[in-house]
Amino acid sequence: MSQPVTLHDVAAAAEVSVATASRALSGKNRVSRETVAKVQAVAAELGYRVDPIARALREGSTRIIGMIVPVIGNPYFAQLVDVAEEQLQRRGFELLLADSHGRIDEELRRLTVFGERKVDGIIIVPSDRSASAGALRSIRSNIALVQIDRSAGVSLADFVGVDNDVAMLLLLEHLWERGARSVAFVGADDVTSSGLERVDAFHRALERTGLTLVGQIRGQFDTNTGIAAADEIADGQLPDAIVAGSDLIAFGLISRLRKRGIRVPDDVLVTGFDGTTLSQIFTPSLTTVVQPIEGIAADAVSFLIGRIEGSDAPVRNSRLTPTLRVGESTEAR
Amino acid sequence: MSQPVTLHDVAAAAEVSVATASRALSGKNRVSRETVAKVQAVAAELGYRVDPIARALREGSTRIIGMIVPVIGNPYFAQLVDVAEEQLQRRGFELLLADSHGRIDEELRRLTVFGERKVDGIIIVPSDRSASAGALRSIRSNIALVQIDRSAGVSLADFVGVDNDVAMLLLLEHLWERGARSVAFVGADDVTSSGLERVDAFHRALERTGLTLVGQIRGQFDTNTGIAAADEIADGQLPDAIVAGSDLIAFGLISRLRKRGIRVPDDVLVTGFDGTTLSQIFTPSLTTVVQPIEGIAADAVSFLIGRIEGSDAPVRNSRLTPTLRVGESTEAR
DNA sequence: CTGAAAGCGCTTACAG
DNA sequence: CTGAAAGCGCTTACAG
Repeated sequence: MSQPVTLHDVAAAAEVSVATASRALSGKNRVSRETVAKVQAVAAELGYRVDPIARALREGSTRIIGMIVPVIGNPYFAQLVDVAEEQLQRRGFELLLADSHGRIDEELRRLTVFGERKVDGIIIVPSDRSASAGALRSIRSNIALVQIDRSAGVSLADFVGVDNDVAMLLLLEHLWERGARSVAFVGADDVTSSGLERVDAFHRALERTGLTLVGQIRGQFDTNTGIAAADEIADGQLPDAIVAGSDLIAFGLISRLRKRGIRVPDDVLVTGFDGTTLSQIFTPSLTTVVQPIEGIAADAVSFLIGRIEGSDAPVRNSRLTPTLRVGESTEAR
Repeated sequence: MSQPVTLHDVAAAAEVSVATASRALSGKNRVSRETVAKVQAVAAELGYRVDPIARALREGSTRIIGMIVPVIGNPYFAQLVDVAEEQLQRRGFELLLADSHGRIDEELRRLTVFGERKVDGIIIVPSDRSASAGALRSIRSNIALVQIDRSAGVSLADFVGVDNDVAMLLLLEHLWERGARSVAFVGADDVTSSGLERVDAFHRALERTGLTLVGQIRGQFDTNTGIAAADEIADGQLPDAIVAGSDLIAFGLISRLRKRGIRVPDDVLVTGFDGTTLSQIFTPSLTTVVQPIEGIAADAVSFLIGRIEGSDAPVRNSRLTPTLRVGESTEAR
């Protein structure tokens, strides 16, 4: 490809100064009608595109948004990234993606790099309910910030996520209707806010529905946690139902239960959480709570852009309502 | 956070010129021992970090690598991104990720943006076996390029992917051993290179193993293609086995076959392709060909960095050998 | 070995 | 409305 054409080239061809060319193209300064027309025509003809790096150095802003997720391999986060990217694109922002692997040190490093690269804003799924706060506070104050799915403190920055209380109530009411009276919970530990909130929400829903708790296992939001929990549960007294803190946990759970000779839903009902595409393909298809991913991403993006544009509205804590999707994993016995 | 400290601050504190400070820090120029020590000490104390944007404007290079995948929601690509990112990180590069949604126009736009942002290199999974070539040729010649998993022409840039011939031979030999004599193929269409190569490899493997072809359905590398194919196959004469072009296709296939009352492996054997984590959790666990993701990413990264460092070695076409992982989906009847 | 100067490509006060 | 100049933070010939 040929040498990129610079503003200098455009100015020369349009027979104006670079200053005027710049103003004509930006459109937000008083420039004569004819000059604007001429410069724009020349720019188009030459295929001029502003150099984002030079602009960033001069303006200190990049129109890049950084996004940090704990693990891109989790289909829920992959979907979230996908939707967020599309919405940012539409608003003229690029997405720079990084994976913290759920580790606080990596998270801090990514945040630092994003800061150095002068991103205009950051969308983050904080990896640690308390330890992430320090990392988040360390970023420069002129970088907009929004927390998504997990929080490291609602006072730190806007937050958007699912309403875990509604979710757990939907699940437990459904299980009760299907005849379950005893239930075990397999979720994530208290390191993440969603791990903590979901177990709390689960307990509140327990009280309201009258189900009996017969066991609680905590780990990560991954299939291995489900696998380990299945072994533990299979070795003890089987509950009527098991509530998993995520679809991935449910996948691991069901898979290993089956290997241990326990069938879902015949011997025990199982529910997931997230509503990933795969939950409908899985055998048995999963009864799960579907997160309103589009809405969550839309709120996060609009909060973020609002902050970038200077909004100093009070910090928001936005909880979107999920829906129940019934699958085979809780079919009546 | 306080004002970022600039090279000017460091130079002043160390009582040298910015030029000397720059040279002392870069380490690749002749500067006296003491000056280097002093500048480094001052820089460390002040917490100086070079401004990557200013450096990029000056040097024309960013130490950022762009990566474009067709769909981040596909667990295989998510794993690839994850591994590539880790390896780049270790070599001092950041990863900028974008999703082309398998569309040639989006792909071109991403490539353009990456070019403008002056990435040093691009790792791409071309979305279209022939149409992507134009887009790839349009990027500036000083940007290193490597194709991964799919190719838009081996002469365009280095390519790294799996050896589809070995893969198909492993699968068909395994099916033969398990007693299958007739087989159907469900893969992706000729738009992607892997779609084309896998069907070709499948046919070559057919000849070598002696299996009989009883049907061939082409679509995308997703679950919906598997679902649609299951309906078509269920309506006709059932083969002994079905070879799917990807794990996602196999998931959709098995799920819908089951809804149609056809059991895997009891009524028909099914194999996948990729070796995603979920293929081991799925019910039944999937017999599949495991792509050497670490190796593929490692080759791609080292080819890319080689090019960035100026290598003009002949264009490479690197095919890594996969392995067979046997699961329940082909258990002997 | 070190410093003063130029310049990467842009935007924006400052004059006119 | 337009131009000449400064400056964002850095690196690297060019002199010495």
